[in-house]
Amino acid sequence: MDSVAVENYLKSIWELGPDDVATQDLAQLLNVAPASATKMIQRLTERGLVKHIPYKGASLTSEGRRRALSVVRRHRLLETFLSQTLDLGREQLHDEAENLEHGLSTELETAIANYLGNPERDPHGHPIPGPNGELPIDDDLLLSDCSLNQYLVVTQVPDRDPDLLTWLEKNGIFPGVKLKIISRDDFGGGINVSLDGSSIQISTLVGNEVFVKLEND
Amino acid sequence: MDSVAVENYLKSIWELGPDDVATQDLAQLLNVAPASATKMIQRLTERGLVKHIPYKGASLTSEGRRRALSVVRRHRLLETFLSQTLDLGREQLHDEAENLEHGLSTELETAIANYLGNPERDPHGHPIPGPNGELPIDDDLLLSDCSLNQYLVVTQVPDRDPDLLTWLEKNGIFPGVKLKIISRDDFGGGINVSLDGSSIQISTLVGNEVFVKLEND
DNA sequence: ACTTTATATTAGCTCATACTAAATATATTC
DNA sequence: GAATATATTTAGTATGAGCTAATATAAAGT
Repeated sequence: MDSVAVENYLKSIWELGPDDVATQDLAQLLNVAPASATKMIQRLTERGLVKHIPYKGASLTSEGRRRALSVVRRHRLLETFLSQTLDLGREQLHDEAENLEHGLSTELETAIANYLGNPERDPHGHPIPGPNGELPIDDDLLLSDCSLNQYLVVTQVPDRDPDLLTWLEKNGIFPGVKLKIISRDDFGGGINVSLDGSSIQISTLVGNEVFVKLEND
Repeated sequence: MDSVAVENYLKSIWELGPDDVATQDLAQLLNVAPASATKMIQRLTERGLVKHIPYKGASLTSEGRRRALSVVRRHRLLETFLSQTLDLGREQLHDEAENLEHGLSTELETAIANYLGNPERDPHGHPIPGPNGELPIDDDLLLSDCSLNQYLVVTQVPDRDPDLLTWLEKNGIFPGVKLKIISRDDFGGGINVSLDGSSIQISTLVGNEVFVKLEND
């Protein structure tokens, strides 16, 4: 069994990956000093879970990736389960799942997956890896990259920042919502989208974290 | 925030208490060497969570007790929640709750308690402490101590041993079941109970772990 | 090409938690 | 009451995970 710390490092490397994950980025995401991240990267390299080129970056080996995806699977199943049973706001889910994911046994993971009907996405629209680390292909488009006036459906919103999520929610942006980019502010970098009659402005920063698909897929 | 280890020690001392908890018993329950238990008892004494009389035994201070009961509350709420949503067998609940209890935030604890309607007992019939460590009075009787031919209702079964639980379940003994002691085997130490027509034999060992109340309470 | 700056790594320390082996208390038995 | 057995504590060590400060490498700027 991997320790909580190890699971968190593997998951974070996966999230920052796939290649050349910077020590500093990893340290920042995990709220530890860079030296601690270096140390752990070395331990994980010893164990065959990480490949490390000093001064260059870290990446997961296939076994490391498998284990990282197992954590991601547990995390996303938990988010889905909590959202479905208790109804927590989408913005609370991430932190709670983060705390519980390490204590989920394989049996309970399976029981939850079955209970939920083996869902393919969590409440933020993120794909849920399969029990052996198979990640469904994810060909969603970045909202920022879409052309004007296409009919789009939101597929994924970010999960980590509760304030951002609350804002998105309040403005009607969550998985399943239909929208259309009506104009682009090339200097400010933002976009204007219309949804449900009204129209709102979205910064590039946010636009780069929201994924969509074409309406007719 | 107490570490997982600290939470487990506090809970175990509570379970073995209230007074003169032996180092060895604690060590055994937690699967660690006696020396490790002594060390931790000392650390907890430093922190004001445990009172320790060397060579005599350990017990919880009131703050230690509060924290122990917080763990117990989370444990029992989780058992109830898992049993109600997924339907796991009563014998699987304990271990799963054991793994998850340490990662349950106060908010989620409250959400679960509300979802369940603030239950007073978990699926094994164990009383669930309140949010501030209030333990409901528990005046249930030991099955072994009851007289012959009284009409009894099972209130509590043990939760730790899955095999024992499976056996009890198979023989129809679980909270809510009505039964009656029809005879006592004074040398073997067992008792014979009748329930639902049939009659079964129960060893003292088991009889000392099953609690009941009089039917008309 | 050299210097500066930014990023990474190493060195050396701390703390929590575990272990084994040895020492010491307490309890039990003759 | 001495001898033995059992339980507990102390001593010394290991490992995982973190930290700060010092050093090494890579990238960028002049």
